[in-house]
Amino acid sequence: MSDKKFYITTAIAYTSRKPHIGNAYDIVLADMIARYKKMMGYEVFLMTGSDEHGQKIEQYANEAGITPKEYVDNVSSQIKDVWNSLNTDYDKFIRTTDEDHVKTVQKIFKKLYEQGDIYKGHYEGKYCVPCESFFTQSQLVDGKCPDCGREVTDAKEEAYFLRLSKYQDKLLEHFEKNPDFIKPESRKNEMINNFLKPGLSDLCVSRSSFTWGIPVEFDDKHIIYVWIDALSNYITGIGYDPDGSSDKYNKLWPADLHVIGKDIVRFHTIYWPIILMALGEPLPKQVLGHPWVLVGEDKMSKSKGNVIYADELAARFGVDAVRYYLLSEIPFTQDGTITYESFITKFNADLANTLGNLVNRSIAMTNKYFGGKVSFREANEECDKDLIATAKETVEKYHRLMDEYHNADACEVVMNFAKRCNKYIDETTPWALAKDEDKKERLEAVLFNLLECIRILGVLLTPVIPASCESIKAQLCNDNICTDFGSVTQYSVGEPSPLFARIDMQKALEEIAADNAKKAEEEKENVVTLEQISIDDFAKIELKAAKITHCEAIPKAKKLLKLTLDDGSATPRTVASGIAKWYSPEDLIGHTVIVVANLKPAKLCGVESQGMILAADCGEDDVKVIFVDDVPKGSKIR
RNA sequence: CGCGGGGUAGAGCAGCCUGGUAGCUCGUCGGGCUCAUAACCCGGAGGUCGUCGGUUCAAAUCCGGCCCCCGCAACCA
Repeated sequence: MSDKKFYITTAIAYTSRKPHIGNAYDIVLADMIARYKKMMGYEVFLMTGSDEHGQKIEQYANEAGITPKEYVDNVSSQIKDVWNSLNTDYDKFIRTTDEDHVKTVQKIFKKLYEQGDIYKGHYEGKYCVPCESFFTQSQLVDGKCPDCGREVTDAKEEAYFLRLSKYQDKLLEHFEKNPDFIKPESRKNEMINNFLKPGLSDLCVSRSSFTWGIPVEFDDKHIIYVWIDALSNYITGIGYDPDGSSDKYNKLWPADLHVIGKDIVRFHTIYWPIILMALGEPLPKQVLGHPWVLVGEDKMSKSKGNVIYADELAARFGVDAVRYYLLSEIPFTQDGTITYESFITKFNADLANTLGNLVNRSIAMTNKYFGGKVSFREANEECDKDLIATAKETVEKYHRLMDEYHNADACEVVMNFAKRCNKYIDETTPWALAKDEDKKERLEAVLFNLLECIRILGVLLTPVIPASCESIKAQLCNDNICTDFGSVTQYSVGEPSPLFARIDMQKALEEIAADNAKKAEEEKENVVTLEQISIDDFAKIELKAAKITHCEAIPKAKKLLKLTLDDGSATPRTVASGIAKWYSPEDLIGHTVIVVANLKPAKLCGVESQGMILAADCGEDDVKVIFVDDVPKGSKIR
């Protein structure tokens, strides 16, 4: 058994903010697989962690007025709290700010540089000054900036590059020789067709425009950009060292499975393997790119106000409710959705009604009719045979599906078995048997069969809902984990206790709505207090009435309209405004609006916006521009 | 033509690769049962499979055009 090792990792979570339930899907899925593999006799090592460098974090920390390290310490511990609230049993939590990780990454970078896989070059291209962006020759439109259409200039920026092109053929060969390298298969085709076949260009692996990252040891103007830093965690976390790795590393590497979201498949199946090839290390055996968890139709985002947090859900409904939802409801290749309604529906139908009630009624009857003690009895009626056959089939299907990580289908198969058990109770009517002393043996056989099936259900569901399965074991007073029907021959069960209390949908939704309202209220109050400003501060804002003379959509932008304003001065003023969803150009021309006149200009989708017009948020998804048509253009507003 | 995913009963999905009776869950309606968490079991109603055309004896399924929705990328100043 001991040589059957299984090293599994999740993507490391980015420490820009507290992870929502979609981010947590990664760890729950990986934890389930890890528990399953353990059950199958593997020695499992599960690693997760947090990705803590980057410009965005530097920026957020600045805004919060703390150091980047303080910022990531805080978010990283939030991530751990969420992971722990989901009963995830990981073996190591790596942080990319860990000292040993930092050191090893520097060594890796140096090694690759010294052997020529990383070279110092120039980020050469055409540069558009107003857009602050580099473009390649092929990206240009008529030789001009594809965003704003202005002239571009030649520009150079010093940077380090990884020679991807050198390993391209080798990687393609690896894909062909290992058809299971990427799962699901559709993602593999995407990688080959979109990236490998057209040819890889070398990857820029350093930055000099910000500082929150691991410094290049031999060139302190540069920091190591995300790729080599974050991806290397999978080996630095288990003791890889270019100068000689630990025993642990030698035992665990290559990883058996990287569990990641579909959005980062490219990095894990192209950049990461090439880094490993360059290091002369074997490649991970498999990469699983799972879909996303959406709220209704949308991606979760704070600005949409539709974020659901896993730990809050777990606190309200229980850990296993959350785990079960994620693992049974999210499809294998397609994005899944979560709403409170669907969550509660699934919970009540599967966990409370089908499974929980089955366990409860079976154990209650065993106590009621036999004082909790029943032994195996021969049972050969049609329904007995069918029940036992279903048990066997379920176990087989379950393994086939779980081995392929089709956990949602596996859950369905197991629940169907639980339904079969409920049906068996109806078919055998134990309460009727109990009334006839002659049928005592038949009754015992029926209850024994039920308990044995429940035991198997508990074993099968352990990777998915571990805590509840512990409870099943405790109620059965039996912890045998063999999935063969009949491997236990007698039971002496304990008192029944409900596994999952039914949720009153309406009540729960009202509570959630009330809580959310309260939270929103608190945030509002916070904002109000925070934003108290003096009259002098207000005086810094120059507001003017301006008449809209022209207005057009910006073709490249979905949300933006380009407005030309006459604010009474000689020069027309151009403003881009994100109101295309609610207004068309005709609705606006001729109206007078209020413009923030001294706002620093910015380019949006290539348009320079010189100010901002005032509009009101009138609800979830409704915005109204404030018209002041009676006010003469150019009037000062205060 | 930037890339990708999708449009199948009131809702959410499977089926499409390998054409041939359209399936599952929730909801709904009717019935049964009373051991159990108002739960469990049985039955019914409800779909011209986005649209137009093509291939075929036969199309949800294969091919082409079109419409719509959703993500990613650029963007709510």
